[in-house]
Amino acid sequence: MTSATSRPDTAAAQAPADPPVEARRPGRPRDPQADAAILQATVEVLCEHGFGAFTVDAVAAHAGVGKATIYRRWPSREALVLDAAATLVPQPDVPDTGSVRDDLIALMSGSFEDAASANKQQLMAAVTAEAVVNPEMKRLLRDYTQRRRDGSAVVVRRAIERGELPADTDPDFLLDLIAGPLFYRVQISGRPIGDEVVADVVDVVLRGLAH
Amino acid sequence: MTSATSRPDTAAAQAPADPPVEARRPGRPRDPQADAAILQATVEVLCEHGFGAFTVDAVAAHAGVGKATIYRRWPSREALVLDAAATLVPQPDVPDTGSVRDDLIALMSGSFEDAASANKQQLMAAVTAEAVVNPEMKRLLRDYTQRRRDGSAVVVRRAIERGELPADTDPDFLLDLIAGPLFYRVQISGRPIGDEVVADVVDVVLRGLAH
Amino acid sequence: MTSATSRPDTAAAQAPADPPVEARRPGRPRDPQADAAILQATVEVLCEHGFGAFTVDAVAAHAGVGKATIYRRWPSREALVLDAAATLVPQPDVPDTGSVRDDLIALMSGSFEDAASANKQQLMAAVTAEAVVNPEMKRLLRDYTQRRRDGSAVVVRRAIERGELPADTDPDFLLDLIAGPLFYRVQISGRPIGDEVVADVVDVVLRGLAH
Amino acid sequence: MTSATSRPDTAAAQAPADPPVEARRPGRPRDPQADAAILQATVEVLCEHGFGAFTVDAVAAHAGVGKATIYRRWPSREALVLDAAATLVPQPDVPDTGSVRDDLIALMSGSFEDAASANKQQLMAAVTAEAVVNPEMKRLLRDYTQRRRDGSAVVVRRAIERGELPADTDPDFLLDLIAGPLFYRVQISGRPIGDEVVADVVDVVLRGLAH
DNA sequence: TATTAAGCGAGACGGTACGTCACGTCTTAGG
DNA sequence: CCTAAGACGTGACGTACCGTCTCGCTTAATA
Repeated sequence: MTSATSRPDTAAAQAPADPPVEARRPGRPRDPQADAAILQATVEVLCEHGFGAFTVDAVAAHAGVGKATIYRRWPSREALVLDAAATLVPQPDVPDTGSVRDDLIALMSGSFEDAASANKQQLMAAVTAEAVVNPEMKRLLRDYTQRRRDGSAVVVRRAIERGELPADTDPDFLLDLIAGPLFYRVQISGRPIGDEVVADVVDVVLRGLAH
Repeated sequence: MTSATSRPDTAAAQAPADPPVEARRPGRPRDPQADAAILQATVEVLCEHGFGAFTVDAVAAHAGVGKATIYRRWPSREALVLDAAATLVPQPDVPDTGSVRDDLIALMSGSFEDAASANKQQLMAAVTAEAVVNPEMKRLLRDYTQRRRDGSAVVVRRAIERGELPADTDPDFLLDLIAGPLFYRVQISGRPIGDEVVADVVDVVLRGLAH
Repeated sequence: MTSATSRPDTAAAQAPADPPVEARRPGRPRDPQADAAILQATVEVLCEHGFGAFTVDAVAAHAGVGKATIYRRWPSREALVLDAAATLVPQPDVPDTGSVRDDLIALMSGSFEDAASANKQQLMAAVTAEAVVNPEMKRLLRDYTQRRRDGSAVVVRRAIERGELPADTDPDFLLDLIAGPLFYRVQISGRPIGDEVVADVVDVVLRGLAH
Repeated sequence: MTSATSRPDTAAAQAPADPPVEARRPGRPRDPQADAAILQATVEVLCEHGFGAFTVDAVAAHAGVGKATIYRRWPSREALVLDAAATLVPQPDVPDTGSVRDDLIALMSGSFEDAASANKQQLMAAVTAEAVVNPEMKRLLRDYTQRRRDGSAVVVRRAIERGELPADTDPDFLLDLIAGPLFYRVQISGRPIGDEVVADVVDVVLRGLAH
């Protein structure tokens, strides 16, 4: 996810900007180091002391920053968690390897292959849980996963054109079938995810969908 | 999950009595109606006002019960949520329909078919999130899903004996492949789960696994 | 004060008692040892752990008694404290030594001479404080001090008859003048009270009142 | 009593600064209006609803203040009561009327003349009771009464110089003899204190002490 | 160079929920 | 009917965080 989605204050609500140069607002500009310090402190607090100890005060203390400096940048704890998560789980690029199998493996790798690390699990679970409850978080989470859905659509279309998949293959259903088991392993089974696991899942699903 | 796992005070793991009669403790016994009232109130509060408004005070008020009566039975909010979740998501029986397809569909139905209802989503997400952070919750959650894993093992063994699945089929991996997509739909995709979805997933996976 | 004032249940509200023999009520009689055990436990708890730790539960545990057994005998914590105080500070007898000076010294001795002991101070202060707030306690406290007032009236009357005091001497004012300084030493000054102090106060007051 | 004794956080006993300017601490300063509002609310709650209904929550609600704002200033309910008491019972000035009789009457007036009002009684009794139990409160109460003792010493010294009192008069004993009866009337007798009562007590004691 | 406007760390603010404790009452099985 | 034990509803306790609001200061761009 881009920061803009959860940090609307940064670039938004600025002067009409006649000149395309960034309309510098008067007054002292925001300390650009604070953003990074806060995000890093968020990740550290979450990973070191768990989500139960995740406190805006704790993040502020950890980052050596005032609470107001956090709330000036993020509207809520949730938005902060989400942006911290985005720091850890990068957006995938849409792959084009020539084979649907390798495309799907590439699409999944960044999101799950080392997602078993405790901190990513924490963030993913926290974001997921909050999303169920909080419509805004739900929206942000859907925005974040949209890229993967778009990737899936492209990959499937190309696979259909190459004759690797039936013409009526639903790319969203395909994504459920592949991302689902990986997500489930992380959240419920608690078993590790390596490259071979991703490949195994993709193989079973592709074989099951052919026909 | 059994209540005993998260309500350790109830029977207190004692066995001094030579006769098998349960050694009645002195004093006024706990009101058995309170247990039910508290669990029901927990579900109601979670469903009606969302997880953000889930408050022990609110549960107590809803149940017409003192807070101490809740804390006498459950050591924390989390344990309470867990037991309430166990109320909503019943343990599956191990099915034996004669075909692996119908067995798996039966195994999944109780857990997911109407899990899309907001309240179950809330509970599942909350429990999952807490489990990532809280080792005790993790253990309880694994205890809870153990039954389904046991069921999967039995179903797979019978399927192998009938020749419906390859002899080297891993029942845990099978469970990842089937429960994963359903769980993912509930938590991430947010799309509904009906009988046909469960059947579709099972069909794809079985076809993919059969050589 | 007699127990009857604060323990109205004991003898009161019993059958019309046609035969003068004590009308034995049906059922198990009250354990007479419990009364003493409770009062003693009250004193112990108050003295050992201070008034802040004075708790009905603590008294019950200390006395090896159920809480209900306490509440069956005393209507409230306050009544219990009061009766425990009465245990420590005995009612004075009306003295008749032949001289007003010795009469007054005798009247005060039991109440104050060793009242400086921490436990009596605790009880006196607690009772006094509660009395200001609680009308019932106020009444009980006045009942308790009534005996001393009665004694003062008798002593003063005899002193007037003997010509030791002016005919218009107000016995209540006399009591204020003598008991006041002693009480004040206990509660505020914190200085010890010995026999000579009582005598000094009595001497000053009697000399001051004679004309 | 000075506020500093029971509100140790306020100035925090620091003196690192070479210049005598008070070293302003960083952060938002405490709202000075809150102090007054809390003290006033304390007095109101005590007077309107009695000591039994004296609750930190009630004070907070009455003052329109959060509970934390109270606990930031006073470490306990008791300290709060003490400071509120200091609000009501002003420290006496040391009088110098030229006669020991008028000096003593003046010294007592502020403390007792209208102390019979229910609210002052409540506060005095509560403070006294707590002092017996709580050494810190005891110390604070003695600090508070120190001024009166100092006044007594000065008044007695001047009276001795003027020949109004014997040279060996003990000013503390004199204070016991005069303040004691007044205190006793307030706390035990429950009879009113007017100017004439103070004068009567002073007259008897002075006459009794003058040989 | 002086003014202005916003950001900065710090921390107080009114709230709300936490989990604990004690109240005085009620409910067991047994004496 | 009393007993010890202990659960009950109630409500205050003192703590912790929430998100907001001052403080005095710092940092640029404007005047």
